Amino acid sequence: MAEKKDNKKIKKPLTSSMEDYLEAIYELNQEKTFVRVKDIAKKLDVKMPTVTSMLKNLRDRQLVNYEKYEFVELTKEGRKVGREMRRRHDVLLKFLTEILKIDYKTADEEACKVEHTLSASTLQRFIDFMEFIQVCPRAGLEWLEHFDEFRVSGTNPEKCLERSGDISCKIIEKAGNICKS
Amino acid sequence: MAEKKDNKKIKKPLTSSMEDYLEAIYELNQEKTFVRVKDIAKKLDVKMPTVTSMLKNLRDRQLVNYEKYEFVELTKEGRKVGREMRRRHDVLLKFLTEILKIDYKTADEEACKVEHTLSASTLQRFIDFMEFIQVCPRAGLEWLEHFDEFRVSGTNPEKCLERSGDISCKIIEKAGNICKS
DNA sequence: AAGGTTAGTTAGATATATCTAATAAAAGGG
DNA sequence: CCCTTTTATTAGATATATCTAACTAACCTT
Repeated sequence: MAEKKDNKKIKKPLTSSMEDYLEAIYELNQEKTFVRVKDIAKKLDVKMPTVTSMLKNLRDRQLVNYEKYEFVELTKEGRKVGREMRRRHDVLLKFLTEILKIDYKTADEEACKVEHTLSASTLQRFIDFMEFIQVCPRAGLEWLEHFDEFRVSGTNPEKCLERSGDISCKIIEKAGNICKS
Repeated sequence: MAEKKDNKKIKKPLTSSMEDYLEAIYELNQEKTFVRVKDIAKKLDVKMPTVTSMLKNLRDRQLVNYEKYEFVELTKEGRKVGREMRRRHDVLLKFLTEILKIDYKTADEEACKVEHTLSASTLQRFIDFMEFIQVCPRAGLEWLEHFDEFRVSGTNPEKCLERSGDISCKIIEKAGNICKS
């Protein structure tokens, strides 16, 4: 009785691809008032008919307002998704560039792929971790700068205190399960 | 003249799905000598005909030795891919559980998804970073333990030194590009 | 060795996300 | 206002990865 009824459509989860479109439209909408098929196609590097067909799909899910030959608008729900994707992208990008020191271009590309696959709670842990590094003075940004030295030289940065080291490269050890098993 | 010719097949990149199968077969092969369609299906939570059709595909790419009704074996190349996926999985799992303190089950699931999308060089940075944390005494594992306190309380762990804090939650700031733009 | 059970295959359907080629609508310039 | 260019849509094809139903091979068990 008190079941949620999703209007007429069964609520299937969004695909990565749909998320990409919503993110793209969200972005375009911040640059310019009117979003057109051509712009979306260009941003996502697909052809215009592909965009048209996805827009119909997103319209059925009530994520965009779209009538043919007219400009595209996100609905409230669609905007929410677009903004969330953007946020995820930003979190990951920041982590990859500022913590792992990956170059911007690569980091941006990888963020694009990963943003679809992490849960909200994991994303939050990335945020927490970045805050922790900034807040906890035993680490902090000045500490993180040594990571660069470490990467390049492969040894302890001079500024780090001494420490006995039977540590090195025994990172991989614990066996995890494989996917879906 | 000195071009690499990939025998007869055009070398199309592996899909995530193919990588999953190779990883699964690799894993199964370590548990038991003979890998069968049924086991793969179970591990990947798909039906047997799906496995059969993928095996044909992987055979065409010379990643598995497969004759119908017989056990499945990885070729040298297939084993290489399977092992690499497993390695990626382990690196990510370790990062997610030991650094971000994500529970094992969730971390394992997320590693499964992310392992397909990161480049080798980014993966290496994850490894470097984890080593750095262990090697650099200003951080180190004892420091990382404070992350738990931080997460839970949202404030500086007592054991961290004091530090002025206009830092807080201004993580998201820098605008990155959107996917494929 | 016959018969049933388990495992595997084939055939054919479905869904998603792409593309190209052809067509149609909208917009802009004389 | 007509014509050209730009933009968008439709129609139909392709590729991947899945599924179900039906059939077949392999394997035990007595």
